[in-house]
Parts: sequence; structure tokens; C-alpha cells
Amino acid sequence: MPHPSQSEVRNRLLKALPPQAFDALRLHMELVELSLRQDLVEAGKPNAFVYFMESGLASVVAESSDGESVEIGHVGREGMAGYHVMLMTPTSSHRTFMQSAGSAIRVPVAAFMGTLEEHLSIRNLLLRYIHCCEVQLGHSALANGRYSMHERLARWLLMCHDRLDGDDLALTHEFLSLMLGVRRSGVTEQLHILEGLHVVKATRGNIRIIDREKLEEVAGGCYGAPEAEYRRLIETPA
Amino acid sequence: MPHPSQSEVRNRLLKALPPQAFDALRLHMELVELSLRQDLVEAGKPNAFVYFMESGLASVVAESSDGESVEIGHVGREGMAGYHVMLMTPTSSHRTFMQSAGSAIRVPVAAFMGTLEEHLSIRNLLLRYIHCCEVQLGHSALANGRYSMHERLARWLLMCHDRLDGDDLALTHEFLSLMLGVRRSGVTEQLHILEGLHVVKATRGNIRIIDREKLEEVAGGCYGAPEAEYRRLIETPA
DNA sequence: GCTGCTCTGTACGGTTTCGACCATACGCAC
DNA sequence: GTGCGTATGGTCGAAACCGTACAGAGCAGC
Repeated sequence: MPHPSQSEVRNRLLKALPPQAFDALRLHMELVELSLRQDLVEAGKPNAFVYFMESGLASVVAESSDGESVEIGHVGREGMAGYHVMLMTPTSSHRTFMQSAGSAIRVPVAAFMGTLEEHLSIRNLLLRYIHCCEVQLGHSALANGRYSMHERLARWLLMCHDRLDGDDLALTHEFLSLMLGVRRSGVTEQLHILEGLHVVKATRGNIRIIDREKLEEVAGGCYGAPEAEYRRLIETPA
Repeated sequence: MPHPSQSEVRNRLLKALPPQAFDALRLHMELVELSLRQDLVEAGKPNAFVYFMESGLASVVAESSDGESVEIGHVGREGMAGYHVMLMTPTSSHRTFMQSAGSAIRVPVAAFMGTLEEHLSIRNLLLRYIHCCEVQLGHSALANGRYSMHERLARWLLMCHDRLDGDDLALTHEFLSLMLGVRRSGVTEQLHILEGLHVVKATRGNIRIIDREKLEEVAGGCYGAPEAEYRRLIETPA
């Protein structure tokens, strides 16, 4: 089957579309595999496609002119990458790349924008999604400014867990430290503490979530608000 | 004159509109004074108006469920408050309040949204502005995660200076510490250092910018990217 | 000029996180 | 099984920043 049917699709944005709106977009859809570290959006470069994630996980990172960088957002099955085209700019200054390999339904930007013109339901749903991303960005700033590594690490693991199947996250301490903007051995220490609490189990290149509920307790107010906003705006029948 | 003419208006978004688009919005405009600490958008409450700032300065803050908060954005003459209505949500989880008293042109939300439907040029300009705010949010997260108080304070002062007339910023160390999410006496110490560099002059309740160029040097890569994006997307003739 | 309030200056000890290291452990390729 | 690259565990002193506390300075009102 060349184009996926709505019932088969796993992306939560596409699932939330009215069937006829989905059909309008369907002709332009293409299911593609996305490999680890693949860029979906490069900073300052126009992107040819927008991506509705089907599996795997992408990270959005902000970089400064003097080389500092930090992760500011996650994109999984609940979201899309490249939405800045809807904000009338062909480029973004944030980079989006695959943190965990997977697949996505991609749509060429021109066809995507054309379809939006005619289907308000798509446009409005995705604008609400953009608002959710704003809330997520704001909470990343809040997390970085007001919470300790301990809580931020918990938040980060929860955000990954939300977006991936299963309880295993394939990632190294080094990668985590880059995303959180902290020292690598600091991540190691904090993971030991979480292991001591029987919340996660870490092995070489892998972190398994053992007790998600307790992990949410550890994260405290650092986690949750953007997720609640998503449920409210995207998945609640109006 | 009941409604302002475009040549008199000081808001940079309104100035950038094509004249006929401005006229469409003009009927609904009302110039209002905004007092210190006045809320323009309350978290979780629908707002009746959007505000195009004419003078003064508003802060956007994110708050978590356990009471932590930090400033994530600035809104001055270059911007508007309440744009989340364009993202199809009547409420936002971010609060916007006046940090420095001033005035704004306000437009009722319903009339605003109605006018947008008919004037793509307004909608597209403001969508580009929303993108600029995203970049600003991302940079706030980056600043909080990767830069020291010293650089963040410099960034904050620069962002205020960009948006206000003159070189005097009327604010207390206490307020600054709340916005930056740091200890009050930490702000005092850092200001002394900036005074030692002859970059600012602080008096009770006031900070005067003496040497803006040097202040930008102090801020380093922490400052500048969102500002460049604004100039590129809003004020460059397409 | 006195009073009372807010704002600023400064100090203390304590915690978090850093940067730079090096040692060890794992696991794949051969 | 050996070798080697990568990942993890752990240490050191130093820096940034915290919470708390209190004294003095500026300013408005009486």
C-alpha cells in the first residue's frame, strides 16, 4: 500500500485529524525510515519535508554563536518536526535530529502548506500543537533555571519514556550529559542515585525504567505541565 | 483622534504591516495605559484582548506546579502579548505582566481573529513573530542551562535596554533575582562587578546602562540570536 | 527631624556542579 | 581469547551558587 490509512497510522496528530482532512494529506505522505543522528531540520537551512513521527525519537537543540548547546524539546509519536514552516519561515535556528532511530511519515513542504490552506481543521490542530511546543520550551527554560540535575534527569527520562515503546532507553551517559548540558560523570552519579531508589536499571548504553511512578515523584513539578497541555489541546474532543 | 494612524504608532509589528492591513485592524484598536504589575495574560485564563506594546515592557514567566518560576520572555515595542489565541487556544499556561509601566494598543480577541481571517499579510507577519518568540524561548532555556549568572544578567539588561527608551532601567535587585531565578544578593554582587567594569551604574531602584557595547561583550553568545532572527523575519523587506 | 519601610551591602557556612583526570569494565572484531 | 575502542566509575580541588541572616542607606510621610 503506497499511502498509509489513518487506522494504521500511529502518529497522534494524524490520528486526531478528521478523516477527510487526513485523506487530503494522504496523497502526499511517504513513510520513511530515520536513522540514528539523522538531521530532520538543520539550523539555518530550509527543510524539504515536515515529519510526522511514527516511531523513534528526535531532539530539538538550541545552539549559541559561541558553541554552547542544550536540548530544548522532544519529538516523538505525539508530534511533528519542521513545523516552523507553518510560521512562515523556511528556516529555523533550532536543529532537530534523531536521538533514537525510527520512522516517520514525511510530507513535502509545498504540498503540506497547500493542503493547510484548504483544510482549516489540519491547520488549527497543528497550531495547537505549536502552542504545546511553546509550553514545552518554556518548561525547558524553567527546568534549566530552577531545578537540580536530579530532577532534570528524571524529567528527561520521563519525556523519552512517554515517546518510546517499552521501558528501555538506548543511550549513553555521554549523550545524556550533552542533552542536559551537564558534566558526564555528573550524570553517572545521578543515575546511581536513581538506581539506589530502584527507579531505573542502567547497563552499558542502556537505561531501563523500572518504576515510572516513583520517577515522576523524583521529577516533581519539573515534569508534567506540557504533557497536560497536550492532552487538553490535542486529544480532548472539542 | 479615536484611532491611531500608522505613522504615529510606535509598535514595530504594526509599523511593519501594509497600510491597508493596518487600516482593517485600526477600527478595533484602542490605546490603553498599562500600570506596573498589571497582568496582560493570566495563566489558564482566557484573555479578552491582544496587546501591541507602544511603550513599557512586559515579562512572560513560566510557573511549575510546585511554585518555581522564571522569566522566559520579554515583550516591548517590538512585540505583542496574548498571541496564543492565534494558536487556537483561548488560554496559555504562561503569565504575562507589566514589568515597566507603559501603554499598548489593544484589540479584542474576536475582532482580532476575524481580521486575521481576511488579511493574510497580518496573519503571516504575526506568525513570523511567533517564530521569533520560539527562538527567544529556546535561548532562554539555553541561557539558563549553559551560561553563568554574569552572562545571563548581561543578557537580561540588554533585552530590557532594547525595548525601553533611554538608558535607565527602573528595577530592584530583588525583582531581577526573581526574573533570573537566582539569589538576590547574587544579583547585587554581579552588578558590582559590572559597575567595576564601568558598564552600568546602579542606584537605589535603578540601573543605568553606561556602555552597551561592553555589556554585549560580557553577555557573549548568550545574547543576540533571537534579536537577529527578529530583524531578519520582521524588518527585512521581502 | 523622626519613623518606618524598602532596598542594598556584606558575611557565613554549606551544597551543587564543574573541569580535568585516570582506572576499570564491557563487548565487538578479529 | 586477544586487542582495542568506547562506556562507565570514581577522585581531586576549585568555582558557582545557595539559604540565611543582619546592618546600614535611601526615601517617603508625618
